[in-house]
Amino acid sequence: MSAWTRFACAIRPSLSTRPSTATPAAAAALVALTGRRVIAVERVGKRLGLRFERGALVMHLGMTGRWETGAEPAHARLGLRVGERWTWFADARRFGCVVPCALDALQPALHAGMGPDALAALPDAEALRERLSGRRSLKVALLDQAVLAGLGNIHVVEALWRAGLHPNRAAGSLSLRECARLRQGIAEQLADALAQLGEEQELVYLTQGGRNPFTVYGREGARCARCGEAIVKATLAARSTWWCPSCQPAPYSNLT
DNA sequence: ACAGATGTTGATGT
DNA sequence: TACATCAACATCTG
Repeated sequence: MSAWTRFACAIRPSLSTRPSTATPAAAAALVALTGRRVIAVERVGKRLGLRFERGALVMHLGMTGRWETGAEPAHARLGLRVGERWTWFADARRFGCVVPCALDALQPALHAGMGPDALAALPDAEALRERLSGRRSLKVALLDQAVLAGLGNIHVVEALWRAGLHPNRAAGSLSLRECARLRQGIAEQLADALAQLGEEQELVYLTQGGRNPFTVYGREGARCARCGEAIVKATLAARSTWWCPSCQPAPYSNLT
């Protein structure tokens, strides 16, 4: 296989949500991958790694980034030609990025600041409890990629509902039993999400609207699927958050 | 039509 | 320390 570049505007000197325009060195590093074979594709949390014979790419999809094959999609930022097939990095909001790096820098770049991967290395209840020390909210802790790598707003919201834990619980206040529930909630949420990926319902919902495939996310006012109570919504940790006030009891009496 | 919200996350400010 | 806010941007909803 070989790779060939077409656009370089998403190429950045480092993993960053900040678009930058002047990256001639990074663009040159990408061009230098032309003709190199792809050896492996790796993932740690939300970071992706593309390992070439010589050199590598670290990538983050941001909010709207995606890889597509076939015809050039809208908002194509980068095109790689592998054989006769084009693979496109499309990213409407341009928070995603592609960062060339040296081969021996790929693993450090993928793992820097990252906790264990939520899908590949989900800690057991005890280890989870240790990682969740502190008084900050459970939701903030779970969104912290250094605590657990790979969960974003949706999966945290859904996993907390599955576990029956209020997002505003202090992270360090969970009992071992609650950590076991949380672990199972995360595992089941990710397993279900992966199973649904084949149908692309989540992606379609988020990018094109349509039926909401989630249990509580985006469902304020709807009945909880478990107890029938009305789902509530609030902004926590600066992110939209939904939960069932009955299944996920609040840590303080003044919070719903 | 327009205001507001949206899957990310690092930098700033209080 | 721990928060909220903002900044990048395009698109969709109410």
